[in-house]
Amino acid sequence: MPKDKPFHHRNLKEALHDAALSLLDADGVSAVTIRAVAREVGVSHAAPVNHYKDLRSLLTAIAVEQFQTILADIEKQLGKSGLGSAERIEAIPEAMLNYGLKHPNRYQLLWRRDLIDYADPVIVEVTDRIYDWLCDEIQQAIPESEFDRDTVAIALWSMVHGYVDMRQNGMFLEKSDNVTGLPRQRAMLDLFRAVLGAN
Amino acid sequence: MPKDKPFHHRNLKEALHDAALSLLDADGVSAVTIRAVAREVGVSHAAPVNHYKDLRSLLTAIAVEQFQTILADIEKQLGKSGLGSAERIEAIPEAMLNYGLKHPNRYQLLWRRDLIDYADPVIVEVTDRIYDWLCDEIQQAIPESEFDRDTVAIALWSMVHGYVDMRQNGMFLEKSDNVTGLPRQRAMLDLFRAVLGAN
DNA sequence: GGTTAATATTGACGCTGTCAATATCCTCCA
DNA sequence: TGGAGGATATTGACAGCGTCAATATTAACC
Repeated sequence: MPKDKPFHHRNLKEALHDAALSLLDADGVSAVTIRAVAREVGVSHAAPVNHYKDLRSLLTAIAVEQFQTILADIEKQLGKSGLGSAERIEAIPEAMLNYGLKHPNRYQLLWRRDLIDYADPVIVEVTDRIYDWLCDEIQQAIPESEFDRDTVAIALWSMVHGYVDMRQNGMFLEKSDNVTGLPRQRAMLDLFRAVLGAN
Repeated sequence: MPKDKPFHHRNLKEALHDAALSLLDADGVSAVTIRAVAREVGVSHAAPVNHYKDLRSLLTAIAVEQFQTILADIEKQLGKSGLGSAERIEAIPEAMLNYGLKHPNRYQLLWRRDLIDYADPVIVEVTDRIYDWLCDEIQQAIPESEFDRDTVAIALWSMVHGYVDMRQNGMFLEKSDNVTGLPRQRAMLDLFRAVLGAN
């Protein structure tokens, strides 16, 4: 240990972000407090204010980065060539499902409007973009359908989000992992595919 | 104002519950604090402990009552005679949608596992019961389907929950209210009906 | 009527977010 | 080179929170 640590951290903003993310993963949203994050980084409890004006802006910054990560995953997947129609349309639901099940605490944060600022332009941009991708793929898959594209997109995203959220709340647990040998989420997407194919 | 209020409230438990619900409706989940509720009722900050051992148990009591209300609504609706298959199967989604859109703050509380105790036997019982109703109605409507009943039930409930939750987070707002003259939620249920009818 | 259990109050503790005042250090320009 | 000013970090304070312990008041019951 350096006996006298330098007064300036030089990289505090990033360090705070990292520490907050690690606290989030470890102990959930409520564990991410200004003071806990500062402690984690080894800095005084009021130091963070120079980089994040309050807790909300720290949590928003994390949410922004996470939304961007999800979008990048989606765009990487959709950027591949040679994807079938079904694969393309399911890229987004699958990205959300995988992310949500892999990072439950992060996923939770993304939908806590009491904690993060949904007016943040990046969040608006990213969510709009994901939505637009979804609509585009739906349009490609079923150019003429009795169902409005927006309706299909909203229904599909809602289903995915609701499933992740309720599952994390302990619902469907004993019924979620298998159905006729397939994971439940696979079966749910198949079900949705039937809607699209049936028209 | 009664100059000397009685030492005992005589009905504190119920009064606390009511005050908490009213704070919840007015200012959201975070406004429901032990101390705020006690203030509201006009009692000392530690008085509630005699009736609710901590904040969690107060919030759980509220959630229990609300879940019961929703279940009662559903069972009242399903108890009617002369309902068509479509009406029956949509009774549950519609009850959840209506409740969620009408009481956003209450709905939010119901799915906050960090605040309420999902192991509460009444909560387990009510949610199981709603789930069973849903499965039963699906079974009635499509006795033989390529889709597992549980899958359909989970998908439907997930869609409804996800829609309410995301909408309350500001998603889909500009797109939610109308589609070809019909409310979006109507269109989503129609979409789901197509899945059921198509098999 | 007096004992006991139920209920309410007061005060304390450590935690939180946030602000103001102060201290330290870095950068850049004279 | 040195000094000014801005950026960054610290300390201390304040109010609000949940919760517990000690105490006070009242109700119920024998």
